[in-house]
Amino acid sequence: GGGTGLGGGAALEDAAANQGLTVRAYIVDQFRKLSNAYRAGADKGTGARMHGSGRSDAREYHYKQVCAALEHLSDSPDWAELEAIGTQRHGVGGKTIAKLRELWDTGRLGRVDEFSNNPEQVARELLIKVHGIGQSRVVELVRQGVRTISDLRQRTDLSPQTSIWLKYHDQLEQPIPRDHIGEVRDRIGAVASRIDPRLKAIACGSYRRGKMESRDMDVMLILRGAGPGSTEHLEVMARIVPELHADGLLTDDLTTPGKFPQFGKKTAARVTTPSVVQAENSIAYMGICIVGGVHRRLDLRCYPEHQEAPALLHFTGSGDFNRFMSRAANARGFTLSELGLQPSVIKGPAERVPSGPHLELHSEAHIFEILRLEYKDPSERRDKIDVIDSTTGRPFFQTRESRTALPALTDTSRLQAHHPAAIT
DNA sequence: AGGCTGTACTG
DNA sequence: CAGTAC
DNA sequence: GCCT
Repeated sequence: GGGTGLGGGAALEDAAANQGLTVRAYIVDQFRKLSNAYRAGADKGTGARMHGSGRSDAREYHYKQVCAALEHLSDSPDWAELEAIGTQRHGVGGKTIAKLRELWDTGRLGRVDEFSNNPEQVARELLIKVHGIGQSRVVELVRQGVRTISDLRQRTDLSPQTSIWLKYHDQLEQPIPRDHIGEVRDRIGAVASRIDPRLKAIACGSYRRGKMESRDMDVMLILRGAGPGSTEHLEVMARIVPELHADGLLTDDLTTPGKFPQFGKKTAARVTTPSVVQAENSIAYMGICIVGGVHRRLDLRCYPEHQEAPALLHFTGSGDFNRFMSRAANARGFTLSELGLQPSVIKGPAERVPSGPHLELHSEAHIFEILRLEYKDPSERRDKIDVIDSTTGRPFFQTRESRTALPALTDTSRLQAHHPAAIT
């Protein structure tokens, strides 16, 4: 053991027990705190020139990977098991093992304590949860002395989105029961089919991943029969949002204020600007709806049928799963997005350019198959470690370079010979 | 030494 | 274009 | 912070 006199991980067990957590859950919680702290600009806000400052986004990313690795530990890991993730898990290195050792010996992480004892850091972590306040604004607001949500409400320079969100702050923080989301999907589906019977509504996000509670609602509309080149689905949003307001489901819009003249006042000034032309073609809507007397965040999108598979995959998430599936796609010579899957090559610094047409994608499973990744049911799409190389049966991202190069996969012409129905 | 997903909307 | 969100 |  370390210098505390409590050997054999006893300090760690005590710390976990004090919070009613398993040792694993406690460790994950500590590292999640680090991830959240760096998301909120832990090494930017103080003005102190900490080692590695300016990399907080990368560290947030790093600690998310660490959390994913830790989630796969047993409930009460011994030291050997903790140490082993350093060699077994891609993205876990020496500094992380040192922190695990610190936890093992003392039950605490000095870094976490440091952050939680810093009022400005605590404020940043609180305020960054507000819609429209990100890594940049949160640093500036806290620098100006904002510490609480009440402080924030006093500001007169908030964006319209932030003001709207603050109206419902308490309600929006509450988890959404699963059946409320199904209900909203059905209501949207009913309105949608009045507008165009070819429309179908699908609830995605954590709902589709099987969660009993969600933070927001993700509903996707698919325009059946619409294919490449069709722009019909773009008009759907412009028509359905006013209907959903009339229906009483929507109460506020967070996006597209200029897109629906009947709900915005800036029409004359904006109608001629390029940004509004773009907004009129928008496929994404973000707003607030009311279900069972409680206001909730709603995201609504509309896609033509030929993009159903990649859109479904993308909006089902999780976000972390998407990230690493996209990285796997990149490693195999593709770019993956909600719009499709297409061969692409790296050209120049940080630039990836398409090297072939979008492929026709029949289903989510088809996307996994093309990428030679093991199909994962929505409920299993959690993190990096759920992205499995189906040629080895092991996680795609491994520490030791045991991943086999697959010439047939990066050879675009042969791939398309197997999947001749590429979309041009 | 550079990169860490890719895309859409706002101001 | 930077900032934000998903 | 870690990987290539």
